[in-house]
Amino acid sequence: MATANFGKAARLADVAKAAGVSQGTVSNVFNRPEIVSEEVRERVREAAKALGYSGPDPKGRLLRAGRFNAIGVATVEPLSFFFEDPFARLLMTGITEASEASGTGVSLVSAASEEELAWNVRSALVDGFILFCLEGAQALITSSRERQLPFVALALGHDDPTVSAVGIDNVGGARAVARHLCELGHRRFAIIGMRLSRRGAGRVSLERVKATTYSASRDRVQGYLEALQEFGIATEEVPIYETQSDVATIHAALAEIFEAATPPTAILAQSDRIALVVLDWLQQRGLSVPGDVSVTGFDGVPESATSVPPLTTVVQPIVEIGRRATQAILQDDGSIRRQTLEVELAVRGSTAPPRRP
Amino acid sequence: MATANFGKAARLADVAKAAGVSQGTVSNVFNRPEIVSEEVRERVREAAKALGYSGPDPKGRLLRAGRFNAIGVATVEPLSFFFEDPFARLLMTGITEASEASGTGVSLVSAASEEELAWNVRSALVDGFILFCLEGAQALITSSRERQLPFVALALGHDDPTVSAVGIDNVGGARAVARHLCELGHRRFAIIGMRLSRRGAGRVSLERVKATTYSASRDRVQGYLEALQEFGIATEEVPIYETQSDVATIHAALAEIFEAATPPTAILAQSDRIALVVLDWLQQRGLSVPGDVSVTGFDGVPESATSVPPLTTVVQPIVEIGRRATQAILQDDGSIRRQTLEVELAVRGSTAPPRRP
DNA sequence: AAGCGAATTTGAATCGCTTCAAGGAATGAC
DNA sequence: GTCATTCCTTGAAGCGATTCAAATTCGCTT
Repeated sequence: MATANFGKAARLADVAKAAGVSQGTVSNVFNRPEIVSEEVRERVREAAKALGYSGPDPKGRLLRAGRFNAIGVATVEPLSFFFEDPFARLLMTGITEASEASGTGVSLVSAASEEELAWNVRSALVDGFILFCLEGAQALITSSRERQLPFVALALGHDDPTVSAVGIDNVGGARAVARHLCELGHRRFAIIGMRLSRRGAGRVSLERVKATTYSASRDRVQGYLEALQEFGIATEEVPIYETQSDVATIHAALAEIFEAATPPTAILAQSDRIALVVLDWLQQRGLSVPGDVSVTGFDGVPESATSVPPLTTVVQPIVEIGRRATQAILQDDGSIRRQTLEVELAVRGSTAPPRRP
Repeated sequence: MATANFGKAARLADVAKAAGVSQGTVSNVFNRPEIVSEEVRERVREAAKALGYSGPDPKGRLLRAGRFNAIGVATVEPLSFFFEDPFARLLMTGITEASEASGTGVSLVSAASEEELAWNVRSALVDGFILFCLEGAQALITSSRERQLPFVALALGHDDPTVSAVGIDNVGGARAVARHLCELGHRRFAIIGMRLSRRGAGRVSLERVKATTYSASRDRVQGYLEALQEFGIATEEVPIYETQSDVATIHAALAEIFEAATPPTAILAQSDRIALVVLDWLQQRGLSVPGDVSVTGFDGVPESATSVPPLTTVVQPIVEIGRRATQAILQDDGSIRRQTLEVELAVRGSTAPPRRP
């Protein structure tokens, strides 16, 4: 017997046999019922019901039809990152919005180890990837490229010109916010940045910054310094601190910064997350913001608008980035496209002219 | 020619032919390289590279191997809900934590219309579903059942005994928080609840509450009233308001409540989300919390601990619920399991004894 | 030189469905 | 009554891999 199938769940072929029609007809009953005559349609439906068959198994369809109708969002962070980090959440909002609109599913892909990552990317049931690159960008890109599916990098820290990406004008945004502070009259600054390396923290040289592959960080520093230079500030004396974006390393940086004889009157934080920690620290120390010190952020997460005081920051169109990235995958034509979206300076309560000395 | 394959991407069979080995061997090279002799392994790898073959296509594997290694999280809300709602986010943290630990992917499944829902559930590439049931529970359950895969409902509003579920002791939690208020000396209450129906809002009768299928809401009311009864309070006079959990309907309810000649001294809100809105409204009206009015929530989302004042509430082990739900899918044995987790009363700043009359 | 177990490799059978060219039946026009 | 049309249905060819019993090879022992 070529095809007996006792015990197991019914298959398309079983239904066809039971209803006395061909497999193709059964397939049509489920996928394009309108082209099947009513009589046959009913007969097939009844046979299906009798056999407990509830529709074609996606496994089979997949192999034949070829598309998963899903896009993967990949990162090297733990998956919970997508639900905790404000930036990632907004991004996912954009991604899900766009994918939902086109009837595409969303699959979260992650991995602790590089090996696992490679495996997960290799076997993800998706038609393309959005790469959420913070650290580990290179590993993600390598794996995705191997999978030979369209993918787009969120240029959050990486700028490989051979890769499609959606990003923002980091240099321009940083320049704008630094200019704003200069125009208010500030002349003494400190920059607190994100991680340039896996484990680093503490004061770093400008050379070190320039050498990092983490482009978002690098570009923001560049933008800051360009603006300061326009105002004749000795940029080589502006201290730059690297942190792990966590409370401990940010506090450490602040402690060093405010030990100085003439501490800065303005802090350029490279992300809102950092800026918010800075805000807290200063206020706990009895320093008023913006009275004693002005603070700026970068990103424009929702929290930046509701902090006390609300944060002057560079607002990224985060949701739009997510949408664009999704569309880039869905409309992929094999070409490499790099999109750079504009950012906007939001001047809020955390900046003011420096106190007269 | 049975198998020529010019132009298209290389397949396992092409690599096998090129390397002069059988398909099975190539498969082994990629999946269990340790059982293939080094020489053959290298030969196959080279052939693969030469053909631009980067590993077995998941589509094929799937059909043969049968498992997707992914679980779906389904809801009728828009997908962005998972990244915006605090409760959902915590839940997803638990779900992703557990699934990541077992090397399983997570796929988000949603749908605006019932029809789409049915289709998406039918064709989702997953081994099981976690049903995030708020509204639309029945449609979700029906679709999932049809798919004949294991699924577990998060008993957020539904209690169908024929369905596996992970839930909490709503009655007990509600009883505890209401008791707490009674012990503080409160005697006049109002209950503000979640939606009992798709569009309803406004004061509802107890009968109406008892008749709703939305069990979480019903059980919480029941718990509240049990406690009040213990303290000899005339429960039939306690006003119960239904809302859509949005600002407008909550404000409307509050307006009515505080129009009364002798307004309540304590508000039992059925969720933290509602309680936080209540907090705002009261304070805007110049009523102090807990001075003039005590307010309690339910759920224990992170925001409840940082509000001003922090909210007295019933804390659900939300992350744990997510973990359990995931494990229930992964370890499914076909049986129906209903788990009820304990909740904990968190007494914080939003409750105090009522002012002396 | 035969015998044996371990280590590799092979071959062929699925997995369950979609697709599409081609066949048939029914309807309508002339 | 014939010939087009239109509308359904059929049949068979893949889609790309995994699996496992059976065959082969190899290195040693006896």
